[in-house]
Amino acid sequence: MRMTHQRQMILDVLKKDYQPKSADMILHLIHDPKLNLSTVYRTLDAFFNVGILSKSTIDNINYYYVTDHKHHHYMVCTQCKKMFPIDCHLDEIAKDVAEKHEFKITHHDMTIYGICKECQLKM
Amino acid sequence: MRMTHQRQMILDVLKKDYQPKSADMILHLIHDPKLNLSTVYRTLDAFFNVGILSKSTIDNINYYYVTDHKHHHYMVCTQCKKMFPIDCHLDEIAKDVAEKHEFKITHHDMTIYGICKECQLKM
DNA sequence: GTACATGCAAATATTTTGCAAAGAC
DNA sequence: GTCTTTGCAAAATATTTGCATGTAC
Repeated sequence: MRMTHQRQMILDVLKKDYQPKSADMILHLIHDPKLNLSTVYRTLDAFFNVGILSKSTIDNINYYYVTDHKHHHYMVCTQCKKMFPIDCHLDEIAKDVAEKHEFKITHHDMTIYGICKECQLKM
Repeated sequence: MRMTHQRQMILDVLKKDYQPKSADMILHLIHDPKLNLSTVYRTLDAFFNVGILSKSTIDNINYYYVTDHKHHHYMVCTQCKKMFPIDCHLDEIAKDVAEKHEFKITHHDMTIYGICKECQLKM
């Protein structure tokens, strides 16, 4: 897997604040006109397959975020779409079930949906 | 919320085996030519909003399944797409985090991806 | 130099929507 | 009878793909 300028830019943006981002968000955050949306999609998919990125789908849009060692997930506000990181406590649970079914886990995704403090006040 | 013939058919199909199903799968399982795909989508969305159904997204396709009291999630095989139900152990974890952030949880989703026993043998 | 990555444009596929007709309560 | 739901067809939108060109190693 080659590290190109485009791939580096995409990774940099995702590492800037570790907030999950869609392909479109990434394209707009990187102003470079040399970057194409297809490339963003292809890069995100490639990184995801290698394990560098994790993915969550919200309202049929895929959001990607850096998979760090302290593996975590997100709690997302369905109003303002802001995401709050939460630690992952799933590894033991998942491992047990997987062993029972002889299922080879590649990755997992967890998302909690709700309304954040700010949006609750606005209602 | 009115219980129409279409809605009843959709719910019946989902309750038949409790396996997650996409709108398209549901349409094909119900042979009735009087059922339209739009209706399936609208019904699934309506049921989801009321809480009767839960949803998981795999490869950009939404799968819906009946939300039962013994709340559970799925472990999905990325090869054959078969899904294995697993119990949910998340409620306490989620509650703690939510309280800390004053986040009002509406629902959550968890999916474990991997390769099932059968597909491993085929490789 | 070669194999992989990108840009561009066009295609895919799922999901959504507007509106008139039908149906539930 | 009223208000919700449906069917149909058309639109919206995220994502994918083919192919020629460019670029990392």
